Amino acid sequence: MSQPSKSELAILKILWAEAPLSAREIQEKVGPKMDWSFSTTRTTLSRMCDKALLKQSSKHGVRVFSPCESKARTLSGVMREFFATVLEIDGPLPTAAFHDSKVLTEEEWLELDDLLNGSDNDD
Amino acid sequence: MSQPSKSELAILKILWAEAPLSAREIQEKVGPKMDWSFSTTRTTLSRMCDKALLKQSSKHGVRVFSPCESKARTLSGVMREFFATVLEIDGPLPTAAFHDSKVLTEEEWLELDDLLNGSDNDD
DNA sequence: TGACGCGTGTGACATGTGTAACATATATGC
DNA sequence: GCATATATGTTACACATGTCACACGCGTCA
Repeated sequence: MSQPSKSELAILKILWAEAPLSAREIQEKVGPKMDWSFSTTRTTLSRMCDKALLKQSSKHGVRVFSPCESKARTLSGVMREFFATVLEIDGPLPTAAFHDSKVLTEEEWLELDDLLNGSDNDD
Repeated sequence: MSQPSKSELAILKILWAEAPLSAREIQEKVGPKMDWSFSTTRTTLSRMCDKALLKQSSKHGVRVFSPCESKARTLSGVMREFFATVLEIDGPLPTAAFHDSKVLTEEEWLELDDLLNGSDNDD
């Protein structure tokens, strides 16, 4: 499972908050923020499916998208990668330091913390 | 000043520890670790100069490379970018949480902390 | 029934990055 | 002076990513 790029992360965040959503619905949320045309959103969505970051299904005859992984699992991977390459910290990470980030709830932090530092299950 | 990629960061770390170094010397250090050929190292070096991540000069008739920015300044930018896009933390960052990383000395941490959280000088 | 809107398939092009070879110049030892 | 090594200039190619347009099919509404 390859790491999401910055653009992909923007889409993932939307879908973690609410999924599944159609391309049009995603565009309405991400388009203004990222300043993307609908085409750009669709291309990114398509590539994310290729990379297995998203899965698609059909709802009322329309293609809708959902994340493959939980927010905590994806972000734990992103964070682990970052700290390993930038700060060369491979051991436990001080996740508590970021609890005031708004992107994760307390429960999600618990999951993330477990993934990063807890019992060695990093599949 | 664009952010360094993972490969570029590997070279920067070597040059922060000791600079200036020639392409050959850098290759000796980074080649085995990154599994690069000498060509690859040279290309990366050249692109880093284009991006103003490195500056070149001549020493004993040989081209040598040095970082343009201090470790603290570069890493503070990388960290700020990461926390802003991934965790959406734009305010102060808890740098103290990473002080056990080996990549920065205590003094460098102080500088980094000042850059990230101190008086608003983020040029 | 034909125009229009929307969803979707597909193609395209620029730039960045990883990775490397080929060729040429220059120095060094014999 | 010549061969060999090392340094440097140049070119190449594939894949990732950002960004978007064009065309086609299908349903709806006048």
